[in-house]
Amino acid sequence: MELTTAEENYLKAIYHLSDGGKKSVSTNDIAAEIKTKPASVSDMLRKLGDKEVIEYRKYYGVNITEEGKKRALGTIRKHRLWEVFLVEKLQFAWDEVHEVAEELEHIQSPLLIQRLDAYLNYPKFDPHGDPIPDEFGDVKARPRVALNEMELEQTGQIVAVKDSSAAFLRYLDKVGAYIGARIKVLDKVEFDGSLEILVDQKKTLFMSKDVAANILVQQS
Amino acid sequence: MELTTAEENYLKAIYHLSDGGKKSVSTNDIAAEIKTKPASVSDMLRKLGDKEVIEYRKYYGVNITEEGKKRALGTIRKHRLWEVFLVEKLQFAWDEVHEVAEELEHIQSPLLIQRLDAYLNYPKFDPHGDPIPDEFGDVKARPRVALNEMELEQTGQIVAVKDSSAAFLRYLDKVGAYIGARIKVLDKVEFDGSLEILVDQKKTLFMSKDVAANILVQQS
DNA sequence: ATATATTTTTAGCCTATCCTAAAATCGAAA
DNA sequence: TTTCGATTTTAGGATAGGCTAAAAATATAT
Ligand SMILES: [Mn+2]
Ligand SMILES: [Mn+2]
Ligand SMILES: [Mn+2]
Ligand SMILES: [Mn+2]
Repeated sequence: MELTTAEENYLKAIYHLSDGGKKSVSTNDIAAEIKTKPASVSDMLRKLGDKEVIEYRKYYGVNITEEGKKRALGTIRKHRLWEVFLVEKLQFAWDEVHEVAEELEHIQSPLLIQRLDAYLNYPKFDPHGDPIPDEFGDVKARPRVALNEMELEQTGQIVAVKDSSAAFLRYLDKVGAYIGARIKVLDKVEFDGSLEILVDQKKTLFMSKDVAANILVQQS
Repeated sequence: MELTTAEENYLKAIYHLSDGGKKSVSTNDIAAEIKTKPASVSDMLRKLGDKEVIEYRKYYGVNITEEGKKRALGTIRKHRLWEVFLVEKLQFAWDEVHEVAEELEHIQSPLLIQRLDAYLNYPKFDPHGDPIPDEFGDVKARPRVALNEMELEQTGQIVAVKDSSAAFLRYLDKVGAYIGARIKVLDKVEFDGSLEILVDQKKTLFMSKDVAANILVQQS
C-alpha cells in the first residue's frame, strides 16, 4: 500500500524516536518531533495502524512494525542519498541540505534512487555521518560515543553529529570540528561538564557539554 | 504568494494550452490535459483567479497573466532541467524522464535549481528538444516546423518532438529518429500524407502523417 | 486510596482537492 | 428568436491533513 508524504514523515519520526524500533513512542513526542499538535498525531496513528506499519494501542504509545521499519528505512535511505548528492555534486554546505532532502525523499521512483546511488558511488554515510541503509534496509552501524562521555586523554575521530540544525553545523564549521577530524580529550571540567579537546593534533578547542553531546566519535 | 503542487500543475497546463499566453483556454481543455473533471477545474480556476495568476471570466475561459506566465515558466524550467539531469547524469532514457520530472519540478529551492543549472552547464534544451527558460523566464525560441508540413526534397535537422509519451519516444528510438538527426524528405504520399525520409544520408524511413506531425524540424 | 496533574483521544471545524449529479449558461441551428 | 445541445458552473459529498476545546484515560503525589 502506498504511503502519502505526511505518512512517510510520521513513520520516519516514529522510527527515529523509537531508536530504530527498539522503544515504543508517545503521541506527545511525535507531535514535538513533527511540529504538529497531539490531536493531529492521534488521527494519523489510527491511519498508520490501519495500514499496519505501526502497532497502535490507544493511550499506550506505538511500536513500529517490521513492515513499518522497512518503509521508514526506505525514506531515510532516500533522504541521505539526496543529502550526499547535494553536498558532493551541487556544492551545498552540510547545513543547507536538510530541508531540501526533506522534500526530495518523497519522490517516488525506485529507478531514480538506484541510479542516484550508483552515480554517487554507493556512499555508506551522509554528510552528517549518518549511515545510509542499503536497498534491503540494512544499516552498517559504526560503534560511536558522544564526545561528552569520553574520558580524559582518550582519542578518536569525529564520525557524525546528532543535531543537524544549520545553527549547530555552522558553529562546528566555525570552530573547525568537521567529520573525519581526529580528536583527543585534553581536559574535562567537573563543574559544568565542558571540555577542552585537541583537534588534528594542532588546535585546541573548548566546548560546552551540550555541544559535545551532539558530536559522535569513533574511539581509537 | 506560494502556489501548491496542484496549482503549479494547472498553471503549467494553462500555459501550454494557451500557447505561451497567446490564446485563452477552456475549462474542458484543461480538464482533458490534467486528466481531471471539468467541475474540479472550475473550482481551481476560481482559486487561481483569486491569486491573480490567471484572468478568469466565468463561462468564457481563462487567460494567463504576466505573473502567471512567470510562475509557469519557473515550473517548466525546473521540469526541463531535471529531465536533462536524469538523462545526462543518471542515464535515464528520454522516454523515462517525464513522470519523475513531473514530481521533481515541485521541489521548492531556488538554490537547488541554480546549482543544478550550473552543474549541467546551463543547458538550453531538454532531452525532447524543448527550450529551457532562463532564470528570468526568457525562452530561446528556435524556428521549427512539423515534419509533415515539409515539402519534397527539403532538408533539415530533427530538433524536438511534440509528443513526449514513452510509446512515441520508444518508436523513434526503434526507427533511429533521434534529436539531431539530419533528414531529407524523399517522398510524400498524397493519399494519406505519409512520407519517406532519408535519415543521416544513409537510412530511409517511412512514417505516417501522425508520426511526422509530432516531429519538429529546423530547416536548412 | 484519592485527588490532582499530565497525556491522549474525541468532537467539531477548516482548507485543499477531487468526485457525481443537477442547474445554469452559451452559442449554433432551425 | 426560440430551442437544443454542448459547455460550464454549482451543490453536495468524499478524503487527507491540520487545528482548538473538551472529555476521557492514565500517571503521580499526597
Ligand atoms: Mn520529508
Ligand atoms: Mn543527514
Ligand atoms: Mn508536476
Ligand atoms: Mn521534456
